[in-house]
Amino acid sequence: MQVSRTLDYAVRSLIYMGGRPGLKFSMKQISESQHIPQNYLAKIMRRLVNRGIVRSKVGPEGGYMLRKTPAELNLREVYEAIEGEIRIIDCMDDESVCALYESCGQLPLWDRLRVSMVKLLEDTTIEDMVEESPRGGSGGREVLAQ
Amino acid sequence: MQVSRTLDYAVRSLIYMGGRPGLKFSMKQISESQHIPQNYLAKIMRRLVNRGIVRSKVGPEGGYMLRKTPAELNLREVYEAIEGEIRIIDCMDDESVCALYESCGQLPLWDRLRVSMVKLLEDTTIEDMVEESPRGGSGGREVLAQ
DNA sequence: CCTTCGTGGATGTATGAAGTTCACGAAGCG
DNA sequence: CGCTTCGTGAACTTCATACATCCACGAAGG
Repeated sequence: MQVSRTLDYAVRSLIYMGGRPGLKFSMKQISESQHIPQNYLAKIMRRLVNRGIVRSKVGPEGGYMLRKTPAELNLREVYEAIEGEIRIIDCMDDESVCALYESCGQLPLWDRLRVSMVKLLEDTTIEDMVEESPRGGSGGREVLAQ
Repeated sequence: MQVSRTLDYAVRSLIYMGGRPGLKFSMKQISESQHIPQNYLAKIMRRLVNRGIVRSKVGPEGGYMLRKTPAELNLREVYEAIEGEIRIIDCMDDESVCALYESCGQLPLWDRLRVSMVKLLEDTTIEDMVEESPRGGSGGREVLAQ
């Protein structure tokens, strides 16, 4: 019942970017300032790009930019971009995996847990997290968007 | 961010036992009715025994009994018996694992998530779950406690 | 003293997270 | 144009751990 390091990397990167909204950041900038292996960060960023959370630009002076303002980007979107749909236990919405589905008294609990988690994630934006970062999310140098 | 199958097994077994409070159940009864590999169930039950959640009896007519009533046994105890202390992310309470601990804007979110999860688990008892099981938690045959 | 049945530890397996490598192509610059 | 920068996409490796199995042991009842 833990959040993956991959999600942590994604959130950290977005907080970093959200600290200077409107700017463009190279992979190197992000990976070095946030201590994330660059090649691994590449994979994470691709998911965020495909989900429309960030915009990418290749070539010299390339990098990434947020597509939304930090206040518009909530954590549920980020979570789902990285981990897929939120589920607490496999048999949710899929009774084929469990012979005991019909008589399972656990599901209501796990579903309540899921709902409260979704709500919390939805109610939290990158902006909220930037504000909660003692150093304001972004610490390194950055480059103006083209 | 999923619950382990092991916890599912533990909860399922306890709901089963809670459906007929005060009775004793053999490993075979539990494993067969709940579709849990018996040797694996043995390991799970040992954790519940060590945590004082169930009582065991060895030898002929041996088996397991709940130590508390289903209404007294909440899910937090069960969760912690199986998974250990509830944490959403590794760096919680342990800043040594993360170079960015001081400036981390994520922690407040993960902590709110943890708190709401703990509360939900604490507020849910085995009795609640027995009542939510369409077949009342226990379906097979059982043996009176000695 | 024989059978039952939980105990404890050693061992096996398989899946997925985390990380790496590399050839490719888009794009700016001289 | 040709060089360099830098993200893309896919294949691949590594490693931890969840899940499961096996077996010798000992407690306890008939």
